[in-house]
Amino acid sequence: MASSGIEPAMQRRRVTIHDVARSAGVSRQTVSRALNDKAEIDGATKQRVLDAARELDYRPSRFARGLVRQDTTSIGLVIPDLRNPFFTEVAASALQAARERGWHVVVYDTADSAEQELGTLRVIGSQVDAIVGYLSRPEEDLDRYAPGIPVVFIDREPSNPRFSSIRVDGEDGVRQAIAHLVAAGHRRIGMLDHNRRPEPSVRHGWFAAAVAAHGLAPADTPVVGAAQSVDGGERALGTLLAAHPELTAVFTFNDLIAIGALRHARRAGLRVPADLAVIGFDGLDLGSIVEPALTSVAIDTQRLGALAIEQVGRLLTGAPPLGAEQLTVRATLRPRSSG
Amino acid sequence: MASSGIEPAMQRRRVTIHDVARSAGVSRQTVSRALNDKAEIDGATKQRVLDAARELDYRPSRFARGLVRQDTTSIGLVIPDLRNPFFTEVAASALQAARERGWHVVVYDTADSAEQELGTLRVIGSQVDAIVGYLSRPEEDLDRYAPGIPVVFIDREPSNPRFSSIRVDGEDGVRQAIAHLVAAGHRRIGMLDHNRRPEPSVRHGWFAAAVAAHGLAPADTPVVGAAQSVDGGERALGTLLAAHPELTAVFTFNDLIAIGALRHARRAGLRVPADLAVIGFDGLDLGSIVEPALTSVAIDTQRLGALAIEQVGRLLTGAPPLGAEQLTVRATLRPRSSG
DNA sequence: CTGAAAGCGCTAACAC
DNA sequence: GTGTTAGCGCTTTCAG
Repeated sequence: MASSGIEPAMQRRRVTIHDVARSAGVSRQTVSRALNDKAEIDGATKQRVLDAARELDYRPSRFARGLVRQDTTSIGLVIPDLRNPFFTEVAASALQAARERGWHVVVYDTADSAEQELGTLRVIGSQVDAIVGYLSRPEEDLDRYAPGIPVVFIDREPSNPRFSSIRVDGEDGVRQAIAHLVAAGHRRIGMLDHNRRPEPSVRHGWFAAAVAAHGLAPADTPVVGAAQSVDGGERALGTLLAAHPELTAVFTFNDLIAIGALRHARRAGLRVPADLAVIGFDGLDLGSIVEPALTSVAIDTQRLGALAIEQVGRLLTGAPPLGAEQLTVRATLRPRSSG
Repeated sequence: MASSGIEPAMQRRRVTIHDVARSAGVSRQTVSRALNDKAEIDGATKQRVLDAARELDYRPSRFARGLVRQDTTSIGLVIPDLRNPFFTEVAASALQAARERGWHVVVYDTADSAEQELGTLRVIGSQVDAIVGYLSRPEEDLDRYAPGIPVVFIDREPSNPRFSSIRVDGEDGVRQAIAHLVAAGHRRIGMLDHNRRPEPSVRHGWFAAAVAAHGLAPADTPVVGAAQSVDGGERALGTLLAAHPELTAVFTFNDLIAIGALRHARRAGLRVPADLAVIGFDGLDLGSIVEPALTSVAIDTQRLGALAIEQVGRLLTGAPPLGAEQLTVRATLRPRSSG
């Protein structure tokens, strides 16, 4: 009740431990003891301090506290789009692995934008002890804004040994997917790639190698780009089939696109997999709720997130870092019903 | 190359700005200037400092830095399960709203466990300036571990005015859903509630009121509990229909459960909505990828997340907080195809 | 352009 | 039980 007359503008100055001490008529040390539940303090004194603290609306400075007892670790996790279920899974896994170690995770969603990522890099350096995630900016930006901070890329090859990286190797998985399709009689297999870069994706590279290994000609394995969304996949399959109605199967850059493809097929009256087989990439749980359930090249996101945290922990403590082989997550075919 | 012989154990002591200064033969301030891109510094000196810093693997202490220029704000966001798409959306919205203000968000996934939440509360207080999210622990726990820190609950009624809250009011939306079903001729409408607490959920309360308003008897509006997952919904609908085969429609606690119900219906050979209408709650985008697309009582998660951040910002700056009315997010029926 | 001094807010030692 | 003294590592004055 006593505080109801405070003018908002006066809130400016920070209430420090000193103010509380003065108000309670004790020393700063005693305030600290009361607030941190230390043993050596009189019950009445403690209560008085606590009351004074509440009255003044005192909040300890996390910086001052962190400075003196340097124990907390926090990791910056950079994700292009938290709403994409694949990244959600990676983030959730990383969060869990960090929690097991008692670390805090500051999450940055860069909205798939290079500018936003730069903005993140600018501020992240002074907030976290290490950085993990999907970074697309040049390494110089990291050198500039996060000098010396341990960095673990996900799914990106670093050129400088300063940076560590979790590799996603889908070559085997894609090969399995194509072998699976070929075994089922498919000879004309299209791909719905992403449409972000001028060049085809790494995943398309795996696809191209796999179809070539089965002697399929480029003319029989056309590719079109798709926006990374369900709608994007739906539109892209329309485009692809308009140009190549002879296709009997399609492999996609990711599951979201595949689900869009499924929808296009349904609306176009195509039976899946009888008229058109569809295989995605990611292996999301999401794939099991669509009809038919999506066959997909699956990545173990649990392991991916855990590995990233494990590696960053080693970098942080100076423990011997994991090698490239151990940092690789391999994809495998997860057959369901769509192909 | 010179640093290749460092023994891991020696990493213990922190490299401070002082070490860099000595190594570069300058004062600490000059190091600070070089690192922070200040104007008043000679190019050569700067380079020398930067080199020394890299050589020593120097990393500025974020605490010391934060202490002196107290500008960064960070918000603790507590989420029960990031993998549940509804919470993903809330988190993504909050992240975006925070980013617009230049704030950092530390995300805590409590895995829907009271123990994990307590663990979070224990550590969160010294890491963030304010707390937002789904908290289920008693308010005393917050008083104890996060004294004085602004707190904004989501979807929970605080008893103490110290705590702010974003209310989710689905009453109207549920009423619309039931009216929609009744208008389509349905008279026997079951509900798949959640199964977590001993008592029925608040959402069940809305359901009960809505069906009663249409004169439907409790015997015609049975309820069973479901685990909050697709599988849970699938199983629960099986249970419900086994006991009440006369039902022609079902309303569910959330979309995940509804999608499970859809799956059960499909496997049981029921046509949706002809044989059984299904209406979910949440209004997830996810609902549009299943077949038939899910009709749902939709919550504007974008607004929910933004509101939570807005309110916490007001609490933080001392600006007049939003009132209960403005802090309420109302749900509305989003008709698609399932009911 | 660079250095010296001061202090951000807190807690760990040590005194009393 | 409580107060005093020192810093934690950094950036800001302010002199030079």
